[in-house]
Amino acid sequence: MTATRNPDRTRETLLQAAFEEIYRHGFQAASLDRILARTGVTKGALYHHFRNKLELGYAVVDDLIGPMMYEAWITPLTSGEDPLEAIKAMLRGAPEQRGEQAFTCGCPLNNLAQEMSPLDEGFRQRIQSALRSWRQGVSQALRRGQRAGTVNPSVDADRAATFLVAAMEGTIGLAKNSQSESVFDDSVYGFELFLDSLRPVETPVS
Amino acid sequence: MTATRNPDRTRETLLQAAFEEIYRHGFQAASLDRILARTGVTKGALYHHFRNKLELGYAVVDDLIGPMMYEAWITPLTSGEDPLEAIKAMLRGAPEQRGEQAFTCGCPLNNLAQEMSPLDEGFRQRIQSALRSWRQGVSQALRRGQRAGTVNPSVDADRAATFLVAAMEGTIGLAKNSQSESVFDDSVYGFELFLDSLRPVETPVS
DNA sequence: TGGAATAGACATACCGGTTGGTATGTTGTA
DNA sequence: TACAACATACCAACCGGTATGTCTATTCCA
Repeated sequence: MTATRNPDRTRETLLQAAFEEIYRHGFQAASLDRILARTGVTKGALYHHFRNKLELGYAVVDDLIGPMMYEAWITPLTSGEDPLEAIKAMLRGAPEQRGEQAFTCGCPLNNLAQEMSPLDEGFRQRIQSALRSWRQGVSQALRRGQRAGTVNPSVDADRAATFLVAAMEGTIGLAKNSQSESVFDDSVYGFELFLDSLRPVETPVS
Repeated sequence: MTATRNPDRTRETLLQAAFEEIYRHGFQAASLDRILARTGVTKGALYHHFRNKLELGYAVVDDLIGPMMYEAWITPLTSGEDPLEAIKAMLRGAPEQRGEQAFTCGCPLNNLAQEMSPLDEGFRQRIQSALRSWRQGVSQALRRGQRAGTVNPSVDADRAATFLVAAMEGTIGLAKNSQSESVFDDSVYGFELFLDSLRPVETPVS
């Protein structure tokens, strides 16, 4: 019936458990023994699939966090003519879509970025490429908005996208510390002010 | 000449070394043995001044990081009639004033916030009160600007201040990952766009 | 004013527990 | 039968923390 050995499933199980362990404790404080205890996988199996703890961490970024973030924050912006409204919708929907975890544990990618970027070049580059994709996705959406007339054409899309990503991570990080939705909502107020300021100026057409 | 025993100086030495260790490795990965090795202080002395590692960490926030942040980001906003310009000046001056460390290691307060807020209530509350002071300082500066006519009076100062702090931390965090000033500058571009959008609307006076 | 008592300020040695990692043996499967 | 996929047992290094002893500056009293 079910195969007694299923390497793909074992690997997936390890990755998922490693993700949650890292998400809660950070990478350095993540314990391999805890991961093994929760999954029932043995240490021999873990070290069969991953060379060491670092490679396990890399795989979590490449195979889980990266795609997860892409789907949540980039895909929704790949179509539509009003990226500003789309971003607003994402902000308002974030608290509901993601669990309460988002307020207490923050953004998995940003957590790793803040912890590991200065310490390990491998982590830094992987996270950097994920963040670059994000910024590019936002930038392209802004340019599409400019072509559609929903975004002020004088705005530098690349730089504005960089600020938007920074403000996003900052907002989530601030809410994570306060552990309440109210700080998140307060920050979103300013966020929407900024988004509105990117609209085209309403010039009376001659 | 120099007193053979100087408890205040010993404590200060420990705090400073602990700050740097925590700044580089995070709190959980900070090693007491490394702190002792770099200072020449012995473990007996450390545990004479601090009950345990956690209390040492708390003291670093209370005695070092808190005041440090207050002086750098709140004091400059306590006077003057144009807070928006003052914030711009702080952003432009940050890269020079602080060393290259700011790009590689980020903001000490935010680092601790992201790592420890979900894990330890003592850290969380200390960091939260520091961030609250920051937001309040920005908010008061904005209100002063509104009274002076340099800030749009229809802006909700509290909420805008929250967003400004979030955007600040987000910008520093993003630059920390990229380890380059260009990403910082790009984000500051959007930051200044937002600050300008808080100006009073130029209505033709009747 | 001197000298003993006291307590703060360290120093040294050690501890159990946990860490990531490895060596070696066994089992299932193509 | 050969090799991937595990399982078990073990290791040295490091972790935060403690027990105990020593030194020294101050206090207190004769």
